[in-house]
Amino acid sequence: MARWQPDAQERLQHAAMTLFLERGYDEVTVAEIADRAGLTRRTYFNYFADKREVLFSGAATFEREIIDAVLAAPAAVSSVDVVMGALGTVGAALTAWGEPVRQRQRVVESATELRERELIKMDALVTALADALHQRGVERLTATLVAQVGVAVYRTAFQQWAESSGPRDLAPIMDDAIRRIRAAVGPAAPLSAR
Amino acid sequence: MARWQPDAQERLQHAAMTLFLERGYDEVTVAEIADRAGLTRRTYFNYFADKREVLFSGAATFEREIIDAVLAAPAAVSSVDVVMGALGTVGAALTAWGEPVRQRQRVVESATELRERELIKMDALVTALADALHQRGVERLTATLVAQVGVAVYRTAFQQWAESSGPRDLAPIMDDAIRRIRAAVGPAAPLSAR
DNA sequence: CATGTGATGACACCAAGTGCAATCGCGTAC
DNA sequence: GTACGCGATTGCACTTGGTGTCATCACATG
Repeated sequence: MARWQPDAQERLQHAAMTLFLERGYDEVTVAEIADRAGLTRRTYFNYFADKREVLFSGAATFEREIIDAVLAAPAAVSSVDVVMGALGTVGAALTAWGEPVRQRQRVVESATELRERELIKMDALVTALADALHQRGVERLTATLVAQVGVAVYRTAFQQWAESSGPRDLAPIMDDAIRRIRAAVGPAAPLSAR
Repeated sequence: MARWQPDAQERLQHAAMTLFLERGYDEVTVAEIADRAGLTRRTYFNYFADKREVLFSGAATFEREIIDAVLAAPAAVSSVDVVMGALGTVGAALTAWGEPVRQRQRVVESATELRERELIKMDALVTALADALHQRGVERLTATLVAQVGVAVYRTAFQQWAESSGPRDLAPIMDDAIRRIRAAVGPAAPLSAR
């Protein structure tokens, strides 16, 4: 059945995580990752576009699930509720993995390069969310803004979750965040009126 | 007065912008930038940490001015108003430069590497804004969220500005954005209630 | 004129990333 | 069983980004 060793991609991911945790992202070389996975540098780059990408292969699935949830939501639900619902559900599934997810997050936050990559994935998610909302009939501009706010809420909630320990629910943290935004943004006066 | 040619840094920036516009970011090498500025590759890296940074030297000033504006605001003003005021004022000063700013933005958006850098600068701005708000007595978490929303509003407004042409005011675009957020986020129901 | 200083440059080096061609391990058709 | 096909893996050479070290230059100042 299997030629060579199977699951080359997973082996590379696991090797990378282990090494990054052991010695820090900057101190690890792609050659070392490949070595530990029993492969070569060249093969690494057949699976991942660059050194950072080995930690972000899950992002595509993550985004797809969120967008699917948005598109599947009943038409009556408000745009904010749709976005929060999608992010909350998929986020809950993610945080259910527990410690490994927290570890990965710590690694990502330890290197600027990785934070950059994380941010652009989140930005791609914002765009995809905005498109999905637009498909539901929400005005482009409003859709973009709602998507941005939704992802901001998700990010701060996820960060709080990652900083804490033990099993903890994401939804209440997100609810708290959106309550705070509603309270802060509600009574604001327009810039023009100063 | 001057040793060598003066203004090496500005020469490098100008050379970079010219080449990026001519041939695209990816097709330009650091050596070429340095050449056109009458310097060497090594000297380039004395001024800028990497190839992307040549387009982001203004970010530090930008951030400082915004934070100063926040810290200078009267204590009575609400957190959202403070943030929007600071971003609006400094953003207006920026957009007043007109076409060169639009050009730079087009370059940044043309290369993923540059978008990543832009995003992390914006994220640093969010953190700085949150710190400044916290210093004004706003709760940490609320401060972070307000900062995120503020920067989201600024970004979408700036993007609209950059896509249009001719002199145009940023403030009304930002006002419109925040009105949309208020309308969308106001009547939302908590996740727990589903 | 000697000397210090900061900007510039030469050089060597490492790591990331890429294009291309070879090879390997297997299944399948004949 | 042999030839062939195919996809995964690899070797190799090359470009580019980025860095450490040390020399050198052009000026200012005593």
